[in-house]
Amino acid sequence: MATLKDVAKLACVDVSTVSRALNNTSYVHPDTKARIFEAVKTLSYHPNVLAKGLRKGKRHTLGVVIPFSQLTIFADIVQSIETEARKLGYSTLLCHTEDDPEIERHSLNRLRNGFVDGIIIASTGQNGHLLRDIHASGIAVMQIIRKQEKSLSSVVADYKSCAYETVNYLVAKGCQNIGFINGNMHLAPYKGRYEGYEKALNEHSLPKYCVIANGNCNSFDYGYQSAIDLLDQNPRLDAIMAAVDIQGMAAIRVLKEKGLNVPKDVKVVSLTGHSIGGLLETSMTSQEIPAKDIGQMAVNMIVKDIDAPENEKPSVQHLVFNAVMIERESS
Amino acid sequence: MATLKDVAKLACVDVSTVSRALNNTSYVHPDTKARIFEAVKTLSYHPNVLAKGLRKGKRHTLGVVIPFSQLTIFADIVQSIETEARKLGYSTLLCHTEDDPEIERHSLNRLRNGFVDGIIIASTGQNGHLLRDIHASGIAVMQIIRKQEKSLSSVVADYKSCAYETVNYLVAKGCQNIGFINGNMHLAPYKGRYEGYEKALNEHSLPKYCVIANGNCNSFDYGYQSAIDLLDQNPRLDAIMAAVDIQGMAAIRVLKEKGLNVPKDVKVVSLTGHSIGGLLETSMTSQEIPAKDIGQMAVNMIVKDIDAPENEKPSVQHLVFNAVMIERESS
DNA sequence: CTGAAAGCGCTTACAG
DNA sequence: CTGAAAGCGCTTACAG
Repeated sequence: MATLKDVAKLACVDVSTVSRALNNTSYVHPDTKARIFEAVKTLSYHPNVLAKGLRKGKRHTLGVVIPFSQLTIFADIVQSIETEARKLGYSTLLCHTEDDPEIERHSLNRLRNGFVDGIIIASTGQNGHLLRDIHASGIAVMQIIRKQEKSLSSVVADYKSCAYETVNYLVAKGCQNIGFINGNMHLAPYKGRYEGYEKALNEHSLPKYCVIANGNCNSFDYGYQSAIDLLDQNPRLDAIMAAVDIQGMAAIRVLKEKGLNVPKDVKVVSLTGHSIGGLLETSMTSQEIPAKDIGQMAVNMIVKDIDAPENEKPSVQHLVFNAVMIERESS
Repeated sequence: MATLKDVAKLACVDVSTVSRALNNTSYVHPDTKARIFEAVKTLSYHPNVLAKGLRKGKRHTLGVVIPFSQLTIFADIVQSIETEARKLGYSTLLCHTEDDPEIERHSLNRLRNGFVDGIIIASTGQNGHLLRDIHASGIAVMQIIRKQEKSLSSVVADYKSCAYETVNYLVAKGCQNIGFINGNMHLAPYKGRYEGYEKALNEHSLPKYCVIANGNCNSFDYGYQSAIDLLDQNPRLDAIMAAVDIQGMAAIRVLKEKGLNVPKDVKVVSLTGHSIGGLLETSMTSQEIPAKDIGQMAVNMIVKDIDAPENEKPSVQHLVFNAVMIERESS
């Protein structure tokens, strides 16, 4: 690999001049400039981003820490983050934690060591101290989907309203026995959804049928088992709300196997709609979370933070998007 | 952020000693070692990976370049790559190209400039020259899923056999009019599948019903339209083979809308099975591609390449996995 | 308009 | 067992 020095030698100038010419950082005589570009071409020189980063203290790289992506809304968000980051000249370093605090800790420690300018994270909520530490050490941090730390900026959806409105919607459709497959309440989104669900049920004086995960709820198997549990609690259930799409898919599957018709016998609604809901054999009604917007905003906000001079960093901000109910066949 | 120098000062030793102690690169007196670790702790020192990389010429980072991931086998592979890479002490830099050669070129150019030690890619096939260039400049390259360049190592599945066997399987089930939704033949996997499909049809003297994409075939919409096209070509189609899962999902959807029963009237089989096939309302028979193994092997092979000294780099190798037919409800 | 020099934070022969 | 020095490939005041 050719270096600045090689180019300088070939163009018969100092490395500093080459640097200036390439970065357009001060006037360079057209003739020398031409010679330099000539040399760059013949040597097929590519600047070493490492050295650049070391010198300037900027990596132009964002760490993205999420639990998983396949078949979840995170896949949509990651894609959006990456597209937006590329537009702004940033690369993304992706880390899946599988919602394991140990893996998360490990990933964060790798990222902090000069790898990235900022970290976008949907955290387990178990490494708050570390995360605040990292932020304090000068790395920008942005929470997405899960607002686990008040002192760090976030971009999320309004999960409580989501669940609340969904109950109202189902009640308006005549449902009286509404089951709810939810996740671990240590995570803000599940807690929010639960509150919305409970509030609406109380207002309508309806009974509660709820399953709450201990561990990872983002799996077909968990959704499948939960749907069975709910039907055991009350065989006359007339609606199932699923915290996330994959649980909804599992619920539809269970209902089919039990010979129950969706939506006639039981309606199914997902509270975390993303790209898959509309593609199913029985397409699924869902509260669509604006994954693309969340990704875009997170990137824009964090880059703004990164680019701001030390003494005028933007203050902590929490952005909340509304979900949008998309009615499909399952309700 | 504390640096080596800070630690050295606090521990009253030279930076070189600190470096040696931390990296265990030569004997350091236990007492000084203790002092050093003490200092590291009180300063909460974290080595700057950038400087390390610059000095050692190693980034411990792999670039992963894929077209897209959501709802494709690439999501499974990416997860596998990342897990395996983490085990070996590598991070992964993810780039989605959306199968756009321009974006791919742009991503590759970013990656080459000192960002990564190696690149794992499912390429568009349009940047072969650049890719070989990058490889020649000393960055390891590994192709996955799509073997577009003979001169670069690859890990793929046997697409031809996949399609060939699927036709035989369907014929054995009594199918005579087998439609095939395929992708752009510039991409090796689609070409391979087509050859297998054609070969089997010829052997059975069966008619061909095939749709071939110009652009991106990895979408529900393309699958949907293709299924309709196939049924237009022959309303008595008794089987649809889909190159990838999402097309199969679309086909099932179309058949349902036309009032045709899967699998009684029309059987559906996907040639690129991944995590989703078993989770559907009508679970889908598919040729499961060993995504996990592909990811693991790709990482292991490329890291072996990276770690090998300059004069004994492993030679180009092409690894082919067999797919495994998983029979489910759709056939 | 362009050189020479210092330095980003580290590692590693070279001495002793 | 540990320092002092050079250098990885860049950028950026500082001169002139």
